[in-house]
Amino acid sequence: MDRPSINTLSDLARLAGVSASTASRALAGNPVIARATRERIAELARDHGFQLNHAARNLRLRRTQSIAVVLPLGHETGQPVSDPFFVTMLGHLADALTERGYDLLLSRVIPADDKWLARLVDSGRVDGVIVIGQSDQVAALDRVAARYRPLLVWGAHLPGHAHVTVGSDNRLGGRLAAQHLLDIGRRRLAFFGLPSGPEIAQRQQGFMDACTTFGVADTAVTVPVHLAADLAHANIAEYLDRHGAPDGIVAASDVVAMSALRALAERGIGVPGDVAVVGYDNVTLAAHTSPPLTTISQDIARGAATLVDLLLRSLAGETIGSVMFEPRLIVRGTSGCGAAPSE
Amino acid sequence: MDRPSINTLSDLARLAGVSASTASRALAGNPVIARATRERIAELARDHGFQLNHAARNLRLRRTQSIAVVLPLGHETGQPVSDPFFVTMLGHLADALTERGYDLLLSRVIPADDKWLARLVDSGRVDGVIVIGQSDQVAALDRVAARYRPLLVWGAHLPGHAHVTVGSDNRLGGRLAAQHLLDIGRRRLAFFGLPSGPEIAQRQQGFMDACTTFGVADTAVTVPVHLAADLAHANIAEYLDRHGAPDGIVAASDVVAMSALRALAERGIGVPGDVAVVGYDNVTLAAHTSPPLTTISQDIARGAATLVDLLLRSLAGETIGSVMFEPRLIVRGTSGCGAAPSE
DNA sequence: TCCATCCTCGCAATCGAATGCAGAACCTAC
DNA sequence: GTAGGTTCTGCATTCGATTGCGAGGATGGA
Repeated sequence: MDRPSINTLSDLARLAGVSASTASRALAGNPVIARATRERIAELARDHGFQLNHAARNLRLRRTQSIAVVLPLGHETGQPVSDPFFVTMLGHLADALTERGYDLLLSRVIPADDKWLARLVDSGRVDGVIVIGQSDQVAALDRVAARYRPLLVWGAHLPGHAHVTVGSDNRLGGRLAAQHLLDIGRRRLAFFGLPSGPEIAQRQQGFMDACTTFGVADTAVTVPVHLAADLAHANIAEYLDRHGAPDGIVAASDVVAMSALRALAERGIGVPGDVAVVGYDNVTLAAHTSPPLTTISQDIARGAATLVDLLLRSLAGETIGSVMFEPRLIVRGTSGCGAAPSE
Repeated sequence: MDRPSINTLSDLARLAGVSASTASRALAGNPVIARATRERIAELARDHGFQLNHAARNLRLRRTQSIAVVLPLGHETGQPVSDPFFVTMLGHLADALTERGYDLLLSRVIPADDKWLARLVDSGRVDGVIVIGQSDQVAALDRVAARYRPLLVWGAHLPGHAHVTVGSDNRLGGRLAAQHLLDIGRRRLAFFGLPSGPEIAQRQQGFMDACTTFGVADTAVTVPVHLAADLAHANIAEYLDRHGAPDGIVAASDVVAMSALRALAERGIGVPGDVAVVGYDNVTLAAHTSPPLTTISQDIARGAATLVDLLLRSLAGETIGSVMFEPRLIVRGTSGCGAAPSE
């Protein structure tokens, strides 16, 4: 029965005994077409599994109906960053975009040259772009944002910069983390992370803020630690061997925190007894380290929803502004409250 | 100087003083156009940042030049699976596809209904589909594979099934893991994982194979453990409390293994002293647990490259077959060789 | 000077869907 | 019976790039 394969709108129209234009309008639900005709055509389409050709439709409507999501899965010295944070964010973005009828074009970028974003934007393959993480590309982002509105960035809000961001208050997050360690009696704090991007830089700022307020800024140190697990571990191991352990560690991310946990364990340093550790992101795995990781939580689901919402509103012509969420401290085993430094 | 904005091929052609067809052929490198003309037009295009309209081009060429990658980021009881394995795979796929000039359309699927794949395939939005993980959708995969060739699946090879797969020999992997535990003197082994999909089922098979060969099948147990970290931890905790600990654990994935490590630590059970643990996947983080996780490694980079290669060859008309890699045992701390069960 | 030949290039149709405008069909009212 | 309205459809064009076929120009040889 399915003999004549229906691939184009005209096929469908012929089958229904109407013209292509009528079929088009019928499928679009245009009320100018008699209801009966509309329903008949819709049914035919369903029966024959007919779907409009997206390329043709988008060409005519001068749009692509897809959004690029750029992940800085950069080759940090050749190693792909595989932070679980990204999958989670990606999953939520995919959901939100699909729900709104958009396709998600995934793009991995190695920000070696600085025109990557302009190229993507000008390619015309997408209606808008979401960048996850600023990395060290703030300049490139600003340059493009100045002339291209449908661009949204997950990351730190930077006053005076052109690109619109959604993210949590990283400085507050850093402060919360340090404050917590101070609250449980730690005094010699260290921040582990490489402030190559503004997010980490702000977390580090917040960390220092708290230390200063508390009057322990002179004993607080910031240690440059890469964000990829293996490099992080090496950096941390070297630091511990050279300078000994602090009694409280704020890590730039949960992955860094986990590397720290391992480096500490290898050296027989007790957590949280000798050193308390606070991570950042509240990745799913964070609750499942031993001891479970105290961390700063960002609401990723809400972040993804907001990114998509703002982007589509921008696409609709609205003028949009940055949004910042409040991070939340989640206390778990690595900063067990009762525990005091063994020293 | 950039006054006349060049958006279409005809704009460019007008600027160059040739016709659109010549411009098209020039950009395509068609040798029928004089080399000088070709170069002049290419330069103009570069100077004005001109890029072809993909929708129009793809419409004309009857293709989409994009590949869908489907992730079973299923709502396992509402929780997004955030296994780091996925990001890594995704990253490599993105690289490989981009390199071949294809876009990567990311699609998250909650396989509640069973027509999801057919819908995607028939939508005409993509030239081919890569599915990562079979989950419990083998039937749906087979049904579509029977009529749609450019479909590739990362997962277990199932003799007699229609869909083409790329993956590692899960049965061998499971056997390697169990064998290793037996080699270091463990006898009461447990497999932690839920064989809802064929991959896990085969790993479990291999596990049992080894136990049988070694004559310890009667003391070996298989414990149904979910794959999401939090559920896994709950399942494992319950099992340990009910039945006590085995002296060797083969986990269905590294995430499960990490949950096991935590559950064991919480109960004061020593690793590898009391229990040796082997994971699966060799996720980046696996090397950074404490103790570092012994695991079965799958070469994800090679897997991704193979998936893309086979898919494009299938697209080119070649008949392709499944490919299976050999997994490799990576011995780390959780099965420290010297350690014997305390018992 | 004229014609054959080789290069280059342009005309026009095509891919599939959307839409402004005009025309067909049908009905009511005078 | 015809004018005036409604309501529904179809024609033809458009989006931007590709390509078969044929035309135009330059060049060389006679």
